[in-house]
Amino acid sequence: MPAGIKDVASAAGVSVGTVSNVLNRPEVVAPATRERVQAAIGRLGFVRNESARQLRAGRSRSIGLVVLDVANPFFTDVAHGVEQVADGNATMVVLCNTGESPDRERRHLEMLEQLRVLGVLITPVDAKSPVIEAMIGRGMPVVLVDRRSVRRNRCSVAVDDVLGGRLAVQHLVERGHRRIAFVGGPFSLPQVGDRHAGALDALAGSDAEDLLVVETASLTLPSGRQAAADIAALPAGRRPTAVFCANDLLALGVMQELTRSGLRVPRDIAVVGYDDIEYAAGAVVPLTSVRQPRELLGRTAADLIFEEVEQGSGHRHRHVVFEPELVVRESSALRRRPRARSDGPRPAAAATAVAS
Amino acid sequence: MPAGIKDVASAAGVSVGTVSNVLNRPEVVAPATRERVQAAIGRLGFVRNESARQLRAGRSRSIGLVVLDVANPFFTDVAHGVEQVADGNATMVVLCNTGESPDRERRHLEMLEQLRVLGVLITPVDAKSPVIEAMIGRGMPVVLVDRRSVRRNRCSVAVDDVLGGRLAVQHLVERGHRRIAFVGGPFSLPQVGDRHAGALDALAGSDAEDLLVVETASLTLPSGRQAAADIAALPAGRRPTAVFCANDLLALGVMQELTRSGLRVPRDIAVVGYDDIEYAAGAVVPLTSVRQPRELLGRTAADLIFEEVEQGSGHRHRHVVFEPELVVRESSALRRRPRARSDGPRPAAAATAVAS
DNA sequence: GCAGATTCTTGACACGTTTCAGTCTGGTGG
DNA sequence: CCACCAGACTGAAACGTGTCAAGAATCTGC
Repeated sequence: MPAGIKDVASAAGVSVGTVSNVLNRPEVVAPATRERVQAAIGRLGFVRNESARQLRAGRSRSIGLVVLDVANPFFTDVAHGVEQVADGNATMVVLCNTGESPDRERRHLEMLEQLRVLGVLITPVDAKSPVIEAMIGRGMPVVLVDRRSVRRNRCSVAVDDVLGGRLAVQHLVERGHRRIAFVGGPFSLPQVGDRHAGALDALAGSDAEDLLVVETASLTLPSGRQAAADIAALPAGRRPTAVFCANDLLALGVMQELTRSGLRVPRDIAVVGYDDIEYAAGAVVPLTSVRQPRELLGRTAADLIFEEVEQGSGHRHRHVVFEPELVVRESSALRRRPRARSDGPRPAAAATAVAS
Repeated sequence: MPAGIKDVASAAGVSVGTVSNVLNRPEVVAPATRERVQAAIGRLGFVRNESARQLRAGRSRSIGLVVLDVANPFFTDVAHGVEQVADGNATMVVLCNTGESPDRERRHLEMLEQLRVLGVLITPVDAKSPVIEAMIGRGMPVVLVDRRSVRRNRCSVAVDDVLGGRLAVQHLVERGHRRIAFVGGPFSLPQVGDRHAGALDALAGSDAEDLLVVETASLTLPSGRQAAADIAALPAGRRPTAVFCANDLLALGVMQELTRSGLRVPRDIAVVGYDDIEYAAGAVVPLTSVRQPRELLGRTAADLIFEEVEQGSGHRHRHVVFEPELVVRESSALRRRPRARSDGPRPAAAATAVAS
């Protein structure tokens, strides 16, 4: 039904080859002809058929981005970074949401492969998925996002979560806290495990008590409230004076429930979160949090994909690890002087690359 | 480079037609042959070429969803609803982000049209964009999302923002407030204008004072803080006892700054937001807000697109308007019983009330 | 064992585009 | 006047798939 290049050609009284040239290499066709063709295009409302172009070219002009949850600010920021790079390469981003379902992940990957995308950026539900493995085997460039690659046959970009956990707890120790709790779970998530490990690291060299671990079922607000209720129920002598939460949603839930229980943040209990989501700074007591270079993560992942696409088989896979950064706000202010706000300029994120 | 249907055919010792049948109508091919072909497919790692299929079929199996901001929870929920319906129709959703830039919108729409998507769901940057008009003229089904259609040549789904504004302010009036402020802007956004109009409606039949309008530059946290600073600076006698904000981000900013200024929510000033984003319930003082049926909005928009695709030219455009719903929480609690916080200490930041 | 029915397979064409080897035209230098 | 050239345009092939009419093989009933 819609007009094709052929209709344009006959309307303008030229051959299809000439129309194609007007579209792709306008400089090789005489100005008069060019105008005639362009007029016909406008008159007929001609729109190029991308499928035919791709079929002919053998590959598409798009990349796939597969994330666990589009509603998560972490991933929307990553997506934004990816988009910037894709834009610069005249490439479309096909954003897919798995909702942590392996089945949806599989279906999306199949679709992307059928679309012949140039490459796939993915935060996999399960890092050792055979579906991804098979796709790589068929020659599809893949970059792991926010996961460190277990295998050597792909690139990856990630943030050092162990370091992040260490930064958070070091900060609390420096502020004088000796009884510190870790709130997070489930421990099957690599992030939770790593941040917890970092917290232990930080305590190892100090004179603080052992880390009190409050395991949660998920990384959500309600889980945070539940954990805070448990903490508030402890006798004052055994109650921690500071809490490090595995993400900001937990921390917000913790703060809410602590306040409801009559405990003041940071005066009675200091709180540190992780992710530095937009609402962390906007909480009634602005939240100290560990910030990850999210857009940079996305940009780097996209850069790696385009690098691999260009270099082809000569490509050597790289594993980029970024360093997170602690953003200190009121929720961990000194217990003596509750109002010391340092939201100052931040150093550029540092990256260490490991080639394989 | 990748294996095609032809390679599979020769590997399995059959014709291409048979391979195609195995893929699309397995029941018409003999079990033995079918297995032989499937084995060849597995062995060669054959993946269908979606471009070729689309070219042949004349249309794709995907729809476009164009939103103003993927990071906005409103749109991620809408997208989730769209996805559900698309899933049921074996259709992909191509999610595009305009960031409110007309230029990016134009580029995305061109790309979607070239991809021959079945239809486009869009919250346009500018409701009367000629680009969209032209696209509709070429026969592309379009559904306006969160906008009421000015013209009759397309479907639309929206939420009644005037009603939402009325609900919010009616609630405040019923709670006994007589001096009420509206915080929002810019007024060029239809949402802001409609919610403001609803607020005026609600006041019209009451004995309350005129609405105090605090116009903001945007619908963000910092704008909310700024507005709250202006409000807090008013002499107590002229200061509103309740604030209705055009969205939740503004409301969170307002609450934060009011608290910082020593005014308590809801005891000194009640606050009502709009959107009921996840963090509205999670604020330290849970926010009363107007909830929109976001997923339903997305599902309905997708339903309309598929309806139009099926019915073709026999389709009659429809305009669906949903009703929002007020979710009452603590931020607008009655002024007599501020908070059942038995003997708990008061928040540090609210130690002194500003009197005049 | 045969006509006819049924089941299975084949092969060519079409989809809309890009590419490329040619053809045609008019002009230039010898 | 001829040979040559550059510039402008043409026409057909190819990309990988789905469809469909027609052919081949097998089965059914007698």
